[in-house]
Amino acid sequence: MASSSRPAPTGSSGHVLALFGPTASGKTAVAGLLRGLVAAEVVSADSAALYAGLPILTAVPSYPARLVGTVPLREEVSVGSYQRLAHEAIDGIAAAGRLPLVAGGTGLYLRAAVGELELPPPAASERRAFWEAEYERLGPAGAHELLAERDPAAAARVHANDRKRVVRALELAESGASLAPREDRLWSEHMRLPTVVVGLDVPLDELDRRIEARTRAMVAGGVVEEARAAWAEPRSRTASQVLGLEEFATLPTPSAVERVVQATKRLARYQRKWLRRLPIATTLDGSLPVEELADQIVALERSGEHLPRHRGDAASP
RNA sequence: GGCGAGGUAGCUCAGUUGGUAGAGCACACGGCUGAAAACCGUGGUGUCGCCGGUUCAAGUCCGGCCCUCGCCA
Repeated sequence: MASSSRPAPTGSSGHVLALFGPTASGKTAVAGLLRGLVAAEVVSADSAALYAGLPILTAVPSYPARLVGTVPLREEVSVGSYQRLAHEAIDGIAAAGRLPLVAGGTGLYLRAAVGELELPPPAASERRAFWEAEYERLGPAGAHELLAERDPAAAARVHANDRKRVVRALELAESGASLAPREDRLWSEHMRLPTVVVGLDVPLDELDRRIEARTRAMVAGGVVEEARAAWAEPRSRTASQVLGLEEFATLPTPSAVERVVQATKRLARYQRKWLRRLPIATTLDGSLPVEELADQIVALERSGEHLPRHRGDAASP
């Protein structure tokens, strides 16, 4: 256990602690300890854990955490809807004098929760269907050409083959908005509130071993039943895409395990890519004992190496 | 032991009538602004089982050998 206990609420300082890392890097366990150490309340930043009914598959924490298991499978999830909920949660926790701890493995969601990310408005679903049909009709080159006429800035940053983005950009252009962001990078160092961002990483071979072990543990824990039950329900497109859901629900278990392990390893590599890009205070080695990690994070949080709030943080109170 | 099929990228395989090799998946790297556990782009990573022969030139033709699978003994 950490020696320096005595929860020291950060008060109404409005600081945030963010914890990012690939699956199986140990985020959940460390965040669990931090709850006691710094009076933190965990806000999940995970697009899959958002869904209700998939606790085993999405490896949800055993302690209470916000934005876990809250969306029914029939609904779609998106960064935009997540962002609203996350901001509400974070502000509520801070207002109660506790420390919001945003932890998760979905890079874009974490960014939406703690960073500065101004999303253009969502599209009406009939328009989406319309533009998808147009993309089909015009072909990638034709659709991209049309976009270039209507929104050159957006066209310049989207590849013609990127169907999703070309369609989205056309929707936005039609409604007077643009896909082209004001800030030109995916991550900036500007945060919504002063934030300590901590990364957690584990050497790749160790991570692979953990993924294999965890996938097998899921089977022992009953994922197959969970996945079958979920698969039998009406589910949205984003729900169907939760890694492993289709595999466990429809494949013989041994081959499902094999494929889920492989897909999870790929996911972990993708998440590590995000980690490399994060403007981050420190990346810690997730193969250290959790207690030690938690202590180090507490030290970081107290040392106040926060990434600044967006503009004008020089003009402090 | 005999007959048949086959050994080419990490895996599954393609390779015309000889011109030193290419697809998918995997992998690596990059991008990403309301599907992100999603989507897109770039990259071939190789003693073509081994040895010899024919040929200007062999993954490709010839001979021998090794290995795998199937059938028959």
